[in-house]
Amino acid sequence: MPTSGSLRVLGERLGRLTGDDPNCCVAEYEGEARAIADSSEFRDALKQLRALGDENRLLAVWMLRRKTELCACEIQAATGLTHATVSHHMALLEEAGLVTARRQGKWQYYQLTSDARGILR
Amino acid sequence: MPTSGSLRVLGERLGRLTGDDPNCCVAEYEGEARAIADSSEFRDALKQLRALGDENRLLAVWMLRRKTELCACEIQAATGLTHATVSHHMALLEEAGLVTARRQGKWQYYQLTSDARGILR
DNA sequence: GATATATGTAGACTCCTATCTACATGACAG
DNA sequence: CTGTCATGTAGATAGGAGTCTACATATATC
Repeated sequence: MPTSGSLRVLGERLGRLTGDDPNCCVAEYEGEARAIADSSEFRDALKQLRALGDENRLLAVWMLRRKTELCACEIQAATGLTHATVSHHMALLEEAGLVTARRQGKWQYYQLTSDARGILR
Repeated sequence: MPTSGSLRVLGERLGRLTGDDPNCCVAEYEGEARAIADSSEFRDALKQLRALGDENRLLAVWMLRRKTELCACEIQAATGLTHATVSHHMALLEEAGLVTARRQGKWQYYQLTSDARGILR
């Protein structure tokens, strides 16, 4: 099928846009990508996934799935980290909307949110 | 309620184990934590969440949710990264079981797995 | 076969982040 | 009210991960 250069490019482009041509690399994707990356839905999901993508934070969340709630020092015992690091991690999880915190006297208790349970299921 | 020291500790511990006492910091958590952290279920979930916790990888996955499949150079156009970095990211997503790859001629096409769709939903 | 295109691989670099130590705060016990 | 325990905050540091450049491979076109 001998077509001229520019015509072939146009054909490929049309195929891309209609979705029935496997040819590639017409670059109309930056705009769509930017729209996605700027959406709050995307930013929130990224924040949550980033928070869950750390071994010790995921461990804390994983234990919270069964325990209804845990205090900071119990999470410290489970992870073997210093209390400072645990505090940092739990603040990050709270900021991401994956846990809620409740203070009772000296102790700080954490519970999973429905968001977290939804992601892990 | 004046109880002796050791007796109070025992009481708190019992309360912890039965789950109806908010007292804290009896450290029987290391064992459970290790069991979780060693489980393949946990390792796999961690690998997937870590893979999704990067802005550009999540962007690629996000676009794949609507497009059924995209080739590497389209993902490159969307992210604005070099092809080398895109290749690295997509290999990571594939290794985590979040995308499958299909080669057709010069082009490498990626599709989401049901795992990925399940996590994002 | 020669050239161009799409992708993979290797190595180097930079920046982020997980972690620690040290100090501060707040609550409870004696 | 003084000491201890649980936690938070600040600052410093080391390791890892994301990124790039440069080179290699494979496919399609002329």
